Amino acid sequence: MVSKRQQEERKLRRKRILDGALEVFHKSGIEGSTMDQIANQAGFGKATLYYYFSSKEEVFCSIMEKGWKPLWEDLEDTIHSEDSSNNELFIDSLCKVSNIILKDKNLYRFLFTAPKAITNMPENLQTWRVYQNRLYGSLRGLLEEGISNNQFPNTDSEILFKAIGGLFHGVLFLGDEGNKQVSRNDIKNLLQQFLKSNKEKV
Amino acid sequence: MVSKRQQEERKLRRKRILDGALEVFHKSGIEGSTMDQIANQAGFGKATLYYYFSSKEEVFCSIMEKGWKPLWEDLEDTIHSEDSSNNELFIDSLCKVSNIILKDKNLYRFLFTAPKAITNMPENLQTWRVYQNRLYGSLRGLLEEGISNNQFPNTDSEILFKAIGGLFHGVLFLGDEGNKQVSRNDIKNLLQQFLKSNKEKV
DNA sequence: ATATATTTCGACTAACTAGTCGAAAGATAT
DNA sequence: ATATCTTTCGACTAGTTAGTCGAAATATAT
Repeated sequence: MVSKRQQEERKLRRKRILDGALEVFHKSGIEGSTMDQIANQAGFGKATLYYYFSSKEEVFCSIMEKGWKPLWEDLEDTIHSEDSSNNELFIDSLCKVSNIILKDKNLYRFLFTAPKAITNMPENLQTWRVYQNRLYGSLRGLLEEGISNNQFPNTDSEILFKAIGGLFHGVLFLGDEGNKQVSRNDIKNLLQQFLKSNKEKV
Repeated sequence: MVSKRQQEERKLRRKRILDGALEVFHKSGIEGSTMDQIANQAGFGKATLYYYFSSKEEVFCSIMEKGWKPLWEDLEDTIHSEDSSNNELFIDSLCKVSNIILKDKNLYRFLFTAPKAITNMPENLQTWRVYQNRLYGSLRGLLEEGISNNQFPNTDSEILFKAIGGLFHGVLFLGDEGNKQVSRNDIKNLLQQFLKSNKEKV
């Protein structure tokens, strides 16, 4: 039998481990990090770490899940609301995502750059992909609808989507000084001007 | 004594190994790649690989050097020419870099994303950093001069530089379909519009 | 043809690390 | 106080891989 408090403490220890792992992953790279390092960083012995997580993959996947799931869930309502036009929704969504990201830059920088580095990860452990795909899919969908409604310029949506991704990556992940919020208008201007220039380009 | 031809064949073998390594690095990640894989991919035994390169680090560093050095050297003349204003130079430079990158996307995608993944690399092996720093430094310098001459909007140059980097990363590294050249005007439009929007943003 | 230099590689070692095991320490309940 | 359940970890194993060594194959020169 486990009391409420015990459950909570267990959760806290898991979180402590994941925080440690994120730090170690960041410092030594994913493949370069050892379970000993991670355990140590979290203040446990390695065997204890295996009491809470059954493998290095599970540690990695838990971090991904912990990022992608709430990111999608926070966005779901905004993205499914019917009371704005598509390009308004697109901007609302980007704005919301930006502000969530700014609240935990380290985690999200890892989320957006790490997965490329991972290989031989069993599909059935990659549970976060569901949320990732929903998020990207929805944004991509809004963009494409916008294009076919002539609310956005008629460019290859894949190129546009990736370019916008690159742009936001550049704008959001900067030196740790500025954690200022992003306003809806910031996004709107940035995007409108970018779309205009891209239209002329192709 | 080694004949001219022998020298050239040796160089060719080294190149064959580096090409193989790039492919393996791309497929399995840097840390996840083994020297056996790399040797195999290049069609040699592992011991032969060590006849041409003394360590995995050296293989990695040679790839970096092979990318950054010519990138800088091709750009040096453009960047130091005196016959244009700064923001024209900045655009010329970005244009030239873009077109070089488009000629060997795989190599440069690796160059721009891999180094973050590497750790514990002895400083004295990182010879490419010289060229990388010169390149970034020069571009950054042009941008800052441009800002102080009011040729560019008065924004934090670090933010601007990173955002522009992110933007170009997004625009250049796309699905392998389009290898079209980038014209000077493409860059100019893209940049001017982006700068305008950024000015309004902050 | 033979001596010499270059290139190749199979087989080995030394170091490292993911994951295990069993026992001990600590908490909880009766 | 004692039995039971949860948490911790030192020490071990098995598997992997960077890097070495010495010998064999191949090319070159005379």
